[in-house]
Amino acid sequence: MKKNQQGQGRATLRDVADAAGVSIMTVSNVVNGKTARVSDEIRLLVKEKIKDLKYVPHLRGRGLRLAKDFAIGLVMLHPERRFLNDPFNTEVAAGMSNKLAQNGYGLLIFGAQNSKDLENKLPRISQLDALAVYIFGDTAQRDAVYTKLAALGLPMLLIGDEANDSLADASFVRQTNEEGAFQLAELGLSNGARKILFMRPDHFWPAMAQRELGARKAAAGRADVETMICTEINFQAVVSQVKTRLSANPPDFVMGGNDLFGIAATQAALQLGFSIKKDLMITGFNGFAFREYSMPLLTSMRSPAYEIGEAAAAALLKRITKGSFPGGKVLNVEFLPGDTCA
Amino acid sequence: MKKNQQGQGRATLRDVADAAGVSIMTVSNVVNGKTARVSDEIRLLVKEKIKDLKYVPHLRGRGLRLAKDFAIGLVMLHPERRFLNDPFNTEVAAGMSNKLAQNGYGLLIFGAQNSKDLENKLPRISQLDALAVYIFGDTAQRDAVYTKLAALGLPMLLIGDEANDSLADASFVRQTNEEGAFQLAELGLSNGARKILFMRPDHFWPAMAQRELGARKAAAGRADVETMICTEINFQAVVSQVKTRLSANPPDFVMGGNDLFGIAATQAALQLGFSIKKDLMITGFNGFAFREYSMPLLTSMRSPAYEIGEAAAAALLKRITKGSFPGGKVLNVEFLPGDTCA
DNA sequence: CTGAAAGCGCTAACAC
DNA sequence: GTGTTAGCGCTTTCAG
Repeated sequence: MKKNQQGQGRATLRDVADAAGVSIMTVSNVVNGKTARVSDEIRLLVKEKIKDLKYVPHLRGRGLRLAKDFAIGLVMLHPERRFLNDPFNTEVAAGMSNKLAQNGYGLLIFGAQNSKDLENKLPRISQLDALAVYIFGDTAQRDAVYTKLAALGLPMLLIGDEANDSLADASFVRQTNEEGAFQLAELGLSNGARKILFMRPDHFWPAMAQRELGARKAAAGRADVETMICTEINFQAVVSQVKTRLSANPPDFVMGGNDLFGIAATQAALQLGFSIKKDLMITGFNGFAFREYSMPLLTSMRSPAYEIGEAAAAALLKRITKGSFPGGKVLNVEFLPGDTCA
Repeated sequence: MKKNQQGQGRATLRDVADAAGVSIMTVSNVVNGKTARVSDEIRLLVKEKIKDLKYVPHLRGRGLRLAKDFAIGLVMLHPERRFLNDPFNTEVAAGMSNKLAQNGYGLLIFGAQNSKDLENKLPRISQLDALAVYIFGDTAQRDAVYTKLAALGLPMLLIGDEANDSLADASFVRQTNEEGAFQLAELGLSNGARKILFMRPDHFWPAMAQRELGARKAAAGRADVETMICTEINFQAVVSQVKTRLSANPPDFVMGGNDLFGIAATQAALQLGFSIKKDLMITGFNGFAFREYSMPLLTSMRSPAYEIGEAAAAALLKRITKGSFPGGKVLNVEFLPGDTCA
């Protein structure tokens, strides 16, 4: 029966309790659906007052008591400052955000360009309930970051990677990169490809490595595979790099590690007067919206990035509410026909 | 001198206080830099213990006491479920996230497809310190959403819109859409354009309206302007809509309300055998990365979306820490030369 | 079935 | 300069 400050500021449990003439605990029980502990009559009365006062539980108070934040972090270590420029990241974020919001959780997004940059954000990150992490770099670099993040003691879900045994409280969600690339390579091979050029960026990325591996497995004993590493600074730079490579030693099949590379190869081929599909087959990987902006339409593989985000959120939610992670999940990529290959 | 639970769980003020043999308040004062109230000797000792115990202030406790969350929301009402597919949204989010993280704040992202969808997320949204909102729809629709959001009592920053007088605690950040479109139109007009076709999506968007207005102002008395409304369901559908329109009644200048429309027009023109730039000039708007994937390169206008995100975050931070919003901010778009117009 | 007490971690206000 | 008190809003525990 303290300062029942109706009207000013948000209503609290105490406001509702006073209005209903019951104790604060009874209101709490009603709010949390502990129906067995409250009589129907009182329950209805309390519910009415809750509506009247527009009472919404304060996450701060509840969080302090329960040691929870109702917020999950998505940490992306990506060489670009505009880390969200990559549609893969973006779709993962959208999928997570939507899924979490449905469950009353919020998604906090943290981009870092390198390990040191990440350091500064650790104090804020450490206050969350759990983390989804999407980290670029080679195995050693990624493991170093995972270890550092794991030290925060938060449940962690790895995106696009497999959970290492050294990570105690972790799981993962990834997609079938190797299988997808295998399938694309098979398509080219069955249409006569004998000299394959695989294009990938100059920074390491597990997905890229898996795609290259898939291509090489398919080609083993049937075709040569060479890898071209492109500095991804800007699109036009990639186009001229490919152009040079195509004129010097022309392959019959260019496999872009992602659609950007496939599109760059398409433009290079066009500029050099190659007959695409006949002289030179081209494929990409990912199948995000911008793929359609390039002509002829790039043959590609759709990455279920949005679904990966949803699955990541679901796994994290399960870990938080049920106490344990589900096993790692692998989502399938899907063939996207186009006009640049067979 | 209670349970000094060193080792298990995160350290608290009490742990540090016990370790240093001082009171909890002294530690708090050190942590918060209230240096005038603590002797140098003690300050150093406490700082050492803080490092030893890896103490990080718990935002939950601090937040409860101070009625703060150290988190800001970005609410986007966008017809697409994958709301982050729009690079504009994405860059705004990245800019905000980076800027906020530098200041120890987190960014929570909420996408909603319509007003009802938003309703479900309100309870979670209401727990934040402030909101940036980016809402599509006509003036009435946007105002309705602003009003609903304003009822939460949170400081609000409007993105891509001007703050309405009816909004008590609000500011805005937008870009010079009208001026940019005026400039693009002028370019076409000075190169002989007399029949302009302006393409925009079937849902309303303030930025679009401003761009159309800019084009019409430039053309007034010098050229005809017609508007074509496209159902933006998918890219190929837009291409065929333009194709039909171009053959039926060919303009000499197509102004795309954004790059997607400009690129669609480019592909349509190519398929119809128009000579781009000579028979038909084309421009777009936004200048995000994917613009380069289309050939010939679209003449366009760069939108400073990332910078808008940074400015939005800065304004919100000022409001939260200093108590008042800065005035609205208008950022300039920037001409991007290309090969589709003059 | 209902309520009173205790305390999550922190800081403003006020003693000493 | 330093410490004590009170309490932000909530839920677990335990009496009634």
